[in-house]
Amino acid sequence: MFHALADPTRRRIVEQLGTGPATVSQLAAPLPMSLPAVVQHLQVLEASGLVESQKTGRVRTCRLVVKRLDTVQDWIDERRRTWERRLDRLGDFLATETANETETKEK
Amino acid sequence: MFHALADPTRRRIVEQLGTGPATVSQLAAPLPMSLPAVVQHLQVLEASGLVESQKTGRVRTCRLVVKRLDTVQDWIDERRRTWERRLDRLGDFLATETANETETKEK
DNA sequence: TGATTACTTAAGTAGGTGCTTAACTATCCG
DNA sequence: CGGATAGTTAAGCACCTACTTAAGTAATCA
Repeated sequence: MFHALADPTRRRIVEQLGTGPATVSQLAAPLPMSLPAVVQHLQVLEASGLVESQKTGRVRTCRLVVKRLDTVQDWIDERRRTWERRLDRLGDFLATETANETETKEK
Repeated sequence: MFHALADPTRRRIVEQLGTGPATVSQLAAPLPMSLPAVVQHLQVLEASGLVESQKTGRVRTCRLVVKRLDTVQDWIDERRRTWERRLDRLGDFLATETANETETKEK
């Protein structure tokens, strides 16, 4: 997933597909490269599950699988949660330290 | 950013740093590769802005820059928003179509 | 001071990535 | 049918990536 989105061209394709399904040629038109190159990018995107496609006649129509964006989102969220937990523990620790210091002083 | 997170080893390092700052050796310890290899991954992560580090004496301490995760999150969110807008437009279109059909029938 | 620790730098290498062009297949249209 | 259209397949190539080992440097410590 991250690998698939690591390439600017592939992100552009995903951005395009965000506005609705498109054929291979439609996706390739604005891109400054040959059609086979675009097809290769689409293969990477399909392998990652971010894009699905089906061929009707001689036309292949591609669409974005928005659900798959959850995979990235979930990983990010998990990092954030871990970070928050750490800050909480740190807060507790500092609070306890301060309490102990006060206690010590009072003695 | 996406490129930095595209590598499993680098994601593991980020996961580790999520639980708090760590030295280069601490990060390298659980990883099945040489120390220079880990340092190279850290350089990629620092270049992306996801990790910051400072050297005190001979020890380099690395920490996660959680704020930088926003960059990825924002991109994902933007894709979702575009998608939602598309579905709304599609809904409106279908509603209008149905209304027009009814109108036509009534005539 | 001399050994140990904690990295750093450099050079080399196998395999991967993002393209290209050329040739091909399969459909659709007049 | 025959030609245009839409995409596929294959081979090749420059560059990049993720490692490696070997040889540094710069603290810290017995």
